[in-house]
Amino acid sequence: MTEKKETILQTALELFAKEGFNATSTSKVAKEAGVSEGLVFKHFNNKAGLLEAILKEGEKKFKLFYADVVMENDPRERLRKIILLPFQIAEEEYEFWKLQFKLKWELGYDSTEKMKPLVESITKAFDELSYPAPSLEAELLLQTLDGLSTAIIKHEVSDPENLMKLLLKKYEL
Amino acid sequence: MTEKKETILQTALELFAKEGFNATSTSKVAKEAGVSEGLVFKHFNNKAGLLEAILKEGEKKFKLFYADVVMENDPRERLRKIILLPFQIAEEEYEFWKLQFKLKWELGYDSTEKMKPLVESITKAFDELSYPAPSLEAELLLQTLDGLSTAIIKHEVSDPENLMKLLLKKYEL
DNA sequence: GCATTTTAAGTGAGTAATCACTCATTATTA
DNA sequence: TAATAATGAGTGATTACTCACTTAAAATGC
Repeated sequence: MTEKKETILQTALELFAKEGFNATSTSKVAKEAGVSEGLVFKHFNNKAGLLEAILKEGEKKFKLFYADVVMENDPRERLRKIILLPFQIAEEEYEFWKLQFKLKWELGYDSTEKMKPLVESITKAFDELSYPAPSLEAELLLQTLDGLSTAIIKHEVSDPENLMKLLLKKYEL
Repeated sequence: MTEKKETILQTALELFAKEGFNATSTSKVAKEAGVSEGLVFKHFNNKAGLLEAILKEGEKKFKLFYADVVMENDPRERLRKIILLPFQIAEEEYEFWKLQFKLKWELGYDSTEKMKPLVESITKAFDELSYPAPSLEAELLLQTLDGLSTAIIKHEVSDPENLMKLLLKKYEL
């Protein structure tokens, strides 16, 4: 990965996040990155390829993000860890996650498949804690965390700390 | 509102929802609506005006949607009603709501202002029910319902009926 | 009630700008 | 020297939008 290639990727990420994929032209990406437009196509074939590279990195980051949760053996601790996740997103990464959400809407991306291991892991945790409807509990919790995550990266949450505490309390964690 | 104007609006709604705002050209809207492209601009000035008209209708629908909740006086019943909302979205309106969510991402739209009356109404309900942290409870519930709504209109929820029941039970409703 | 004028609805060809993408050429590095 | 990185001018297609024009529907005068 050359330096310029990385610059292109980073610039595209920022612009796609700010303006959207279709609203961002390849010429703008090139200009902003201080690079010829041709180079963008040399490295990524076409505009869709550039997007794909960004999405791939997103998936990697996402998996890394929740790997610690899935690996946790103690069910209570596993639930605690996943609830903490949305509140641990670093502020300098808000743009990155915003792009991931944005693109998933723009492209009609279905993420259920990639979420499966996480869903199962949380379901199992609820099961081990003898919740009467583990899979429903898992679904509800994950949707809640999804809503919270989007609100957080949009800076729409006033008091994250106490919101987190409230949620933990609801699951007696 | 002439018949053709309405057709344009409806067609644009469908195309924007399916392909996204920036990915849908005015010529495509016109062609699909069986109308000259010029007419689109006669009625809506520019592409952004067309979008604005759609968003305005969305706001109206949204307010109508939760009007019944805000008007409810009994706090328990008010909570029950708002929890029911996501599960009452008619299937033939999924595309419409999908568009609203999509556009809010695409345009970086901030909806907090429009949600304020709803937030306050729910906060008051929790307060009246003597929850220790009413405003946090309201925020959490609304984010949960937001997450659920998006999942529902994306057809990502397997068992809405029981998910609803579970959520109601959590609030002893 | 009928003719005339004004207003609005609708058309479709045209515009400059921008789009994603190509390619022949040059600079850099292994 | 061979291969890859990088350039930048150029391509046809498409974009949002305009405009001179026609058609249809009200509004007005007699």
